[in-house]
Amino acid sequence: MIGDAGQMPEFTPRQNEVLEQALRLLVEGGDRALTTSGLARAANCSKESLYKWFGDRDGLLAAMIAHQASKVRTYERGKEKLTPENLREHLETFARDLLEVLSGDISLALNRLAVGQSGRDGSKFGKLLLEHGRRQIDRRAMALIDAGKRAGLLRFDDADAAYHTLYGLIVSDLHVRMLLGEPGLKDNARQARRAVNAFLTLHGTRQESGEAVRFSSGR
Amino acid sequence: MIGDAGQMPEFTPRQNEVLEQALRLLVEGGDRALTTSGLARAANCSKESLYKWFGDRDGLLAAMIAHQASKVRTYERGKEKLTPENLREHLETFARDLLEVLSGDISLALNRLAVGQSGRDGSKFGKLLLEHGRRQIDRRAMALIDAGKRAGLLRFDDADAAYHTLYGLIVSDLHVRMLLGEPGLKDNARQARRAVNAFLTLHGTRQESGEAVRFSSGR
DNA sequence: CAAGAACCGTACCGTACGGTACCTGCAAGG
DNA sequence: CCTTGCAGGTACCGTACGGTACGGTTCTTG
Repeated sequence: MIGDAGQMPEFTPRQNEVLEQALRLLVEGGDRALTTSGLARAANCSKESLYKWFGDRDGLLAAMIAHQASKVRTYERGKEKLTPENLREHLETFARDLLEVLSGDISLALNRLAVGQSGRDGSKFGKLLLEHGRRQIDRRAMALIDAGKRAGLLRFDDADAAYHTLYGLIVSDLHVRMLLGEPGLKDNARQARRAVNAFLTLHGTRQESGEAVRFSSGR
Repeated sequence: MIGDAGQMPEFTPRQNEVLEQALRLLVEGGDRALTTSGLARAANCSKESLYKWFGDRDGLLAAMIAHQASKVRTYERGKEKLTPENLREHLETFARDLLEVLSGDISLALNRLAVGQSGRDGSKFGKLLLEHGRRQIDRRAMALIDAGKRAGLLRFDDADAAYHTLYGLIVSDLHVRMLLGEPGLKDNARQARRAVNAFLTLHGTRQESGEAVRFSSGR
């Protein structure tokens, strides 16, 4: 999930080091703690270098988003044949990964930052964040449910709508609650199983897919 | 949905007027636009009065949340007998109301404010917002699906889990996207129908409930 | 009418931010 | 050796905020 992203033409190693410190400050203290002076002090660089490298504070924030996105990679899915069992497996893995990404410290901090700015900057950072942070995971999920349909294991008319159903079943209001400061789930895997069971009940082609959907589960 | 909330022991009419202006400033310009000087100017009051009434800026924000919550009321559900048809009707009405509330200007602005603060204040406003803003609508939904279960129209073990499933089907990632600055849905009613169809497929006791669930729908 | 409270408008203070300018150290290259 | 460019350190500037103080005005109350 996290690893080297191959080429990083965006920034020099020194700049990446500074961006890492910036993310640390943001995670620890919110956007008020991410000041140019504070970052210069924490990263042992000068404010002048910050402005030379990133232009202004907005440029710094955009660079932080790009830097973080460059660290997150999704598996390139193997081309194995899809069986009902490993479709379910892949869906559950996706669900667990999604929950883990959304509840990560840096993800939450960047989302809080973008949400806070979106009220006044015309949602510039919101777009950036959705673009960089979600495109990968969206495409992975779309490819998966598309393959499920081609293999005759899933049934739906609109892949986009089906994906959003899956997303809603997995996340519900958890993301917003975490953004508001609530702790995450104590068992992501359980939630992943519940969501996939429900999804297969709605869009699977085998009746017994959802046999366990009515088992109870605390949040 | 919106109406007089009976007694409002919290604040005087003059203070409510000021809070209304504060909400307007917040909606129009985000939290940076909500300054004590700006509010005093916009509301034709003095900064000294603001501090006398609300203590400090945090007290003002808390008062704004309480003020807004006092304006939102949910219907007290009538005690009519539940049929499959009007259960579906009530669920769809709930879904439409939920989408409408979440996409409201003031709701979004307050949520953005609370999210922005939650990084550094220990989620004080997040808790306040969830408490004041969601308790009403949560209880309404829980009462509804509970009645559905008692009437033999719904089946589930854990009402809380079922409610979160319903919530996820209705909202998906829409709330976060709107917080990030994306526009809302162009047709809330369509999304409400889709979500309720899916919910009844999962938890309804009649097979034909979900017959239309696979109809496509753009986002 | 007089006394007092409540409130408005404004001036003011300390602070902290974003952003700029200047100086120093240092390593590369002739 | 000297020069050139890059980056760190620091002082500085203008601005805007939260919060306080004070004089003047209106409204209530006895």
